[in-house]
Amino acid sequence: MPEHTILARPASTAQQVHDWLYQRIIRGDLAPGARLSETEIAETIGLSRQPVREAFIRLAGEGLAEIKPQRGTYIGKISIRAVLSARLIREAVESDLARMVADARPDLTAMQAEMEVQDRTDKAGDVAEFIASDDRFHQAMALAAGQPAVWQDLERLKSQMNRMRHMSMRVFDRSQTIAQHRTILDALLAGDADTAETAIRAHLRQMLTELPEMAAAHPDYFTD
Amino acid sequence: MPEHTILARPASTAQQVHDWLYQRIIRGDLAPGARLSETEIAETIGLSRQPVREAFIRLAGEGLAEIKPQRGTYIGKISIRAVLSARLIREAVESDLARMVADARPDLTAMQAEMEVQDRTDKAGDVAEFIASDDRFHQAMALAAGQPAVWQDLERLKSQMNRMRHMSMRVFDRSQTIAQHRTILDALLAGDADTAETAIRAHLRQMLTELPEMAAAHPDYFTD
DNA sequence: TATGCCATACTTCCATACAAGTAAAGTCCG
DNA sequence: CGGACTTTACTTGTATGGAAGTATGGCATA
Repeated sequence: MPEHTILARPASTAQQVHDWLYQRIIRGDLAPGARLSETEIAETIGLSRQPVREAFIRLAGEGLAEIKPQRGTYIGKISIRAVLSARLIREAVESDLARMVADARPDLTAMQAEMEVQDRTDKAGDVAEFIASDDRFHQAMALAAGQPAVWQDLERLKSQMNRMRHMSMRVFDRSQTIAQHRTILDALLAGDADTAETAIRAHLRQMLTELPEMAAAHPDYFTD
Repeated sequence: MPEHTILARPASTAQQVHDWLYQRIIRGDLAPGARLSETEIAETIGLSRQPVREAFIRLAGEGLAEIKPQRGTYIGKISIRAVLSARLIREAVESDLARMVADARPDLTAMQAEMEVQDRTDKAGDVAEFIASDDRFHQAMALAAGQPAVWQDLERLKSQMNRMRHMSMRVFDRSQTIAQHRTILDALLAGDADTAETAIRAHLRQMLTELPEMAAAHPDYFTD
C-alpha cells in the first residue's frame, strides 16, 4: 500500500497551536492587546508550556504577538505603520501585476468566479467568506500573471491589514468593493493596462480612508 | 526621559543565537544545505538546546532554515523562486518610491554620501561593505520618500536575495552597479520621475541575468 | 494621609530528562 | 551472495523543575 499518508502526517503540536492562535488573531476573536498566558493556554488544551511557548515565538516573528520578557505576552495591537506600508507595497506590486495580466490576456475565469461568490456572500452577510473571496480574487490575478510566489510574499505582509479588514468589512459598504473589482476585471478582460492600473490603485487606496476611521472607532486596538 | 533608554536590556540568549546565525547565513559563512545541529551548537557556545532550538524556529520562520522533524535541521538553500519574487516586488515598490522622491525633491545628501562609499569600497575590494552601502543607498531613497517602514518590510523579503548577492558581488562588475546608481540619483536630483523609474527598473532587472549564472555556477546551493 | 520598603505571586527564560521518530549500520536467514 | 529484519545511534519534540525578573498589594513609618 503506497503510503501517501506520510505526506499527511499531522503537524507538530506547537505548529497546531500556532495555527489555531493565528486564525483567532486574524479573525479578531482575540482582541489586540489582550494577554496570552503560556500556562493558561497550556492547561486549556492539555499540553505543557513548551509547545505553547514556541507558538508564541512564531507569532512574535510574524508581528502578531509581543513577548515582554518576565512580564507577559500580549496580542500585538494593529500597527498603523505596518498597515500603511503593506498597503503601499500592495498598490505598487499589484498595479505591475495588473499590467502584466492586461498585456498577456490569460484565462480569467477564476477571477470571474470569485465575483459571483462576492455577490452571494455580500447578500447573505457572510463577512468572513466575503473577505476570503476578496483575497482569492487578488490572488487569482497574481496567478494569472504567473506569479504565485509574489502573492505568498504579499500574504505575509498583509496579516496586519487583514485584521483591520475583518473589523472594517462589518461596517463599510461591501457593494463598493464589488463595483471596484468589476471595473478592474473588465479592464483586464479588455486588455487595457492603463485603465486596469488606475482602477487597482484606486481600489487599494480605499484603505486610506477606512484606516483612520477604524483607528478612531477603536483607538485601543491600534498603535502607531 | 524617553523610556526606551531605560529599557535597554540585553537581548535574550535565544535572540543572540538567532542574530549570530542570521549573519553567518546571509554572509554565506554557512553553506546552503549544511546541517545545523541543536546539540552541537549548544555545546559550542555552552548552552542548553532550548535557546538554540528557539533560534532555529525563528530562522525557519524567515525561510533561512528548514526543520525536518526527527531528522535534522538544515540551512535553507537559496530559493530561486523567492529571489525572483522579491526582485519583482522591489522593482514595483522602488519604482513607485522613486517617482515620489523625484516629485517631492527632498534632500538627497544621504544617497550622495553612499555613492562615495561605494567608489571607495569598490576600489579597496571590500565586498561586504560595498553591499552594505548599496543597501543603504536604496534605504536612503525609501527614507527620502518618507517610507522607512516600507524599507523594513522589503528587508525581510530581501534576505534570500542578499545571500545571492554576497556570492555574485565577488564575481560581477561592481562599477556597473555604481554607474546605475549614478543614473538613478541624477534623475532624482533633476526631478525627472520617468527617467528615474526607467533607471531603477533597469537596475533591479540586472539580477535577472546574474541569478541564472550564479545558480549554474553553484547548483547545489540553490533550489527552485 | 502619604511614602518607601518588602513579601508574594505571578511572568518568561533556561536546563534537564525523557519520549517518539528516523536512518543507517549490523545481523540473521534463505 | 542478497534481502529482510533488528539493533543502535542519532535527530527533533515534549514535559517539568527551577532561576531570574517584574508588578502588585500589604504594611510599617513619618
